[in-house]
Amino acid sequence: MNVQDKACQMTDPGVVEAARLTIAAVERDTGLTKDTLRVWERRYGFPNPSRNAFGDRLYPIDQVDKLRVLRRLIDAGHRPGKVVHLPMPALMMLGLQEHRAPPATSAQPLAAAPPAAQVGQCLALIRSRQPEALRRLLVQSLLRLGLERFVLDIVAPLPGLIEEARLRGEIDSFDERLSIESLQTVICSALATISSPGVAPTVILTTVPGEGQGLGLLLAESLLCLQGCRCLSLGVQTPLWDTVLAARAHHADVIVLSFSHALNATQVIDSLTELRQKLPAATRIWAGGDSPALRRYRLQGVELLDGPHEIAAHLARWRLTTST
Amino acid sequence: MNVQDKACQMTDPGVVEAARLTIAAVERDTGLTKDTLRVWERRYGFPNPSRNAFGDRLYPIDQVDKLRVLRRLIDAGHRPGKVVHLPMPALMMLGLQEHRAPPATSAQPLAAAPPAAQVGQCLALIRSRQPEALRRLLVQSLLRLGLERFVLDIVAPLPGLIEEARLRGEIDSFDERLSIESLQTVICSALATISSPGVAPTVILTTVPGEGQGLGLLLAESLLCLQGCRCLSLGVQTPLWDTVLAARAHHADVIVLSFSHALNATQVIDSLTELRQKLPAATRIWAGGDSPALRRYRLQGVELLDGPHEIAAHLARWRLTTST
DNA sequence: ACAAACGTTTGTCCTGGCCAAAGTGAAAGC
DNA sequence: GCTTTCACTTTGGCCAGGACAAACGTTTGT
Repeated sequence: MNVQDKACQMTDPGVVEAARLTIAAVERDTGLTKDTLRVWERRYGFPNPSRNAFGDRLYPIDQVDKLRVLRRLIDAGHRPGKVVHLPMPALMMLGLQEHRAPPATSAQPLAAAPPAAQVGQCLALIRSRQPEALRRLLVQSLLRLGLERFVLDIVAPLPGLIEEARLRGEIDSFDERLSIESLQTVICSALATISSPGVAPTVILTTVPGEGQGLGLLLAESLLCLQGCRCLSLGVQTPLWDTVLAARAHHADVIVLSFSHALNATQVIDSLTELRQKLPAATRIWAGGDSPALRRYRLQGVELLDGPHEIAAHLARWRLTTST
Repeated sequence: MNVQDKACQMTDPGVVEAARLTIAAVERDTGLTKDTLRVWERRYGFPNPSRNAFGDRLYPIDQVDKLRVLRRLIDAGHRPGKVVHLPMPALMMLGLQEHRAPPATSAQPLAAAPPAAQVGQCLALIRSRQPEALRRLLVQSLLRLGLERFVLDIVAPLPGLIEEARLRGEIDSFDERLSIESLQTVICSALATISSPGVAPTVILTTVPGEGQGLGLLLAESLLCLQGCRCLSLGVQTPLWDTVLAARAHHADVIVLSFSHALNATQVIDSLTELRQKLPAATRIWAGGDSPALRRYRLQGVELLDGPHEIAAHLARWRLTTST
């Protein structure tokens, strides 16, 4: 890589220039490692980057977009060799199918409650790009419903719906970020007002390195706090070793981890396995989130929280079985 | 890498086993790329990992610890060749020196206000591991001082002091995480109560990919909101392209970016350069945070926020020079 | 004292190969 | 018919060693 790469992007600012990204940039943007990018090129002939004067790869934007879609499909269980050569429309269709049909692990006959009217309103406000109005509506819903119902009925379903809307091209990814951020702020403020001391169990909440999505944690934290748990949040992307030491130092009974589908299956399994090994057997691990890997491979010693509504029941069970 | 690596860690759980990390784990834990790790080994003979049965590197824990320290020093401006061979104690000394003597860019004669008494109390509570008491003290300080003074006098100096305490070994890194998280929650809740509509300028707050520390953002957001700005936070690690599109779609006047020293110099400079190119010239970029790279290289078209106390003045200047 | 030219250091990218682990499908056993 | 077993294929992480731009330092010339 050299200066010329950067210089070429300066031509015609504003015009949609034929921007090309270096392999490092593609790794950042897609989450596929440099090694994987090179090996796909060798094996499948895709991606098919041009080269600059020094032989460094330069990826066209549209190929990077396709790579992003491919990555999502592969994380959802598809295999590279089967999907790399499909054209974009076919890939998009596959992606939407996944979303529509959650892999039927648990029949959800009673969970199919009619979505609250506010959820639809929220989506409309996101679509019409009114962040302030969205914030107001959320705060208002929180006050009307109370924290528990707010979290379960409004916040929990929203991220999935927002993402689906993005996949359909109805909203942009920055608007998705903006609205998720609003959700976090509102929950966070509610959380700060619960000033109960917190009793057993002591729960540590965090995500593993690579998992940057923290909304699930806040969600879990609010539900657990409402049940009187002592919650300690380490934030996202905690090095595994820190989580282990924190659990020991603060006498944690449970570690709650959240996994979005930003993380690939290997990372999910590896980090859970490693944590389970390093933590004392008495420390429970509860893993939640919408990562497909969590459902596909069940690890012993790791309990699955299949949706936020299961948290209360899980906690009750813990309190029953643990005689303090 | 194979199963044997994992299996060997299972022996003697609880005992401090001679744990060794794979190259991928070291990359995660230190932030040094695999390429860098291999090239250092080739050139300097350090690190000096053993190999498993398949020829894969296995790094001893103490070498990984040293690598972490080395990385910090290099980010602060030291050069690898000069420091790789120094023993740990010498490295630690260098590290503390950096902290003590900020590189004298701006003489700060009047900024040397006596630190608030609460700051010392906070540190004491962190040291004695009382997260609940810390939270209470923070909330109380917020109510007593008001948001602006709370942010400037309590929150702003704390991260540096906490980190220094960690470097001295007085607190653990998970307690650092825990306390930073508390700070964020408290500011966030205060922020949610400012429900003013927000007028010009429209400010987008975010961090670049790789920068996971979001406290600086909240700090800036609260100060800007207090001055009546329209703040839109995208959260941390926003892809650069999303930031650009968000700025365009929401008609942002200013982009505020925060850089901790978790990010290395190259990443700071590259992402700022790229952003500057892709954003229209009328959009201002304000960069803040304690990354040494920000002070070392000044980029044109990027304004430096040298500490949170400068934010108000900066904003006032913008409002003067921009005739709406 | 300052600038230009030259040598050194440093990290990223390249190629091409190896191999464990996960997935796949057909044959064999119940 | 249904599961289990086993060989085969796919996939991605890791390795070695080489090349080279950019950053950094040092020396030389004015």
